Amino acid sequence: MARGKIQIKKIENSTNRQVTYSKRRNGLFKKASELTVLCDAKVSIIMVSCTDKLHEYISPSTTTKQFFDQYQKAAGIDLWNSHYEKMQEELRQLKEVNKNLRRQIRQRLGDCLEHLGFEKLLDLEKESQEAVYIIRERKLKVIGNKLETSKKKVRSAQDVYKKLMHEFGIRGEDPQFGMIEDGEYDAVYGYPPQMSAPRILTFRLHPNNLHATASDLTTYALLG
Amino acid sequence: MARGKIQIKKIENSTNRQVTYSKRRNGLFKKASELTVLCDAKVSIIMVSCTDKLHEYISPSTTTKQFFDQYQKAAGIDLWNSHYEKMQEELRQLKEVNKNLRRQIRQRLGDCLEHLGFEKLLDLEKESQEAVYIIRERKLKVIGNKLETSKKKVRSAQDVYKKLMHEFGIRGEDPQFGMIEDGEYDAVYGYPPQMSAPRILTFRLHPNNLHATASDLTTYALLG
DNA sequence: AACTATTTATAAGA
DNA sequence: TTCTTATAAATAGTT
Repeated sequence: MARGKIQIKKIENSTNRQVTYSKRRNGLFKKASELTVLCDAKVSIIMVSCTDKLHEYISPSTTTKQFFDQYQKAAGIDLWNSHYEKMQEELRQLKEVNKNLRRQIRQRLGDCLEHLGFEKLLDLEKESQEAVYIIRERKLKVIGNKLETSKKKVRSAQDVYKKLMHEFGIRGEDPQFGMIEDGEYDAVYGYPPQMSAPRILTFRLHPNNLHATASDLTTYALLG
Repeated sequence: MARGKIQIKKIENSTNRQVTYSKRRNGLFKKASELTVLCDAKVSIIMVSCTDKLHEYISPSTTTKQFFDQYQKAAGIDLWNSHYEKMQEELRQLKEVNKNLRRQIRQRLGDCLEHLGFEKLLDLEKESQEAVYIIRERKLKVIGNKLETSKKKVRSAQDVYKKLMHEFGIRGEDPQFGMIEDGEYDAVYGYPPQMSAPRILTFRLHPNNLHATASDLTTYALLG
C-alpha cells in the first residue's frame, strides 16, 4: 500500500507484525466508526491478537450484549443453549408435570372427564368419594373440638359465677344459665340457632341421597 | 476518498446510503481478513444495517461462539448471568407452583387436612362432593352409552340371524335368544352376571349411606 | 511516533 | 448491481 506492495501472508518479523497489527486495527476501527455514522448502522468488532490481547470497537448507542442478543435472534441460534440445555430440559419437564397436575385437579373437580378411560373413571369416583368421607370426618372432628373448647369455657365461666355468688353470700339455687344443652351451641360453629344438632345430620345426609337419587333417575333413563 | 471528499455524517439519500453501506462493508471485511492473515489475529465483525439486516465477518479457524466466550472471559463480565438468573427464578417459581398443586391434590384426596382452616374445609367438602356427583353422572352416562352400543350390536346380530333362518327356510318361532332383558348386559360394563341392574343401584347408594352413618356416629361420639 | 511514497479504498457517475 | 475512474485515505517502510 505504500513504499511497496506487500503479500497478504503472515508477517514473520514479530515487531513488524505487532506494529502492523496496531496500525491496521486503528484503520479498521476508524472505518467502522465512519460506517456507523454514514450509514446509520451498528458495528461490533472484536479482535484477538496472536498474543491474546483483546480489543473491541462498538458503535455508540449500543452494547456488546445487545449485539450478542441481536446476533442470536438473527442467526436463529441460541448460543446460551449449550450452557443451559440441562436447565432448559428441567424447565420443560416441570412445565409438563405442572400441566398434568393441573389436569388432575380439574378432573378431581369434575372437569375434563371426557377423555378419561372407564376404568380410570371408576377409580376416580371411588377415590373422590373416599376423600369426601375423610374430609367430612375431619370437619366433624374440628366441629367437635370447637364444641369441646366452648363447653370448657362455659363451665369455667359457670365456676367463676358460682364462686362469685358464693363470695357474695348469695345462694341462688340455679345460676341464670342452666345445664349445657346441644341446642345452645350451634352458633359456635357458625350455623343459625334454629339449625340445631339433629338438623346437622339432615344437612349432611340429605343432599347426598337427593343427588344420588337424581343420578340414578338419569341413569335409568339411559339404561331403559 | 474519491471524486470529492465527503463529510462523515449520515447520508440522507437512502439509496446512496445503502450503496455506501454495501461498499464499505466489503472494504471493512477485506481489511479484517488481511489483518487476520498478516498478523495472525482473530477478528469478529458483526454489523446491523439501519434496515436491521445483519452481516458478519469471522476469521477462519474460529467461531462466533468462541468469540463470545473469549470476550466474556477477557472483559470479566458474565453476560450469561442475567439469563441464568432469570431461568433460576423461573425454575424456583415453577417448583413452588408444583408444590402447591401437589398439596392441593393431597388435600382433595383427604391428606394434609390438619392445617386447613375451617371455612376452607367446608368449601373443600362441598367442592369434593359436587365433583363426586359429576364424576358419577359421567360414569353412568358412559355406562349408558356402552349399553346402547351393545344393544344395537345384539339387535343387528338378531337381524342377521333371522335373515339366515329365513334364507334356510327354517321358521323357528323364537330364535335361541329371546328379547333383550337388562340382566343379560351386565357383563358389558364389567360386573359379574349376578350383579344385575337393581344391584347397581344398591352398589352406588349403599356405601354412601353406610359411610355417612359411620361418620355420624363418630360425630356423635365427639359431640356427646 | 512521524513521515511519505505508494497502494488501496471508494464517491460519483455511467 | 457492477464497472469505471478520479481522488481521498490508508499504510509499509523508513527515520
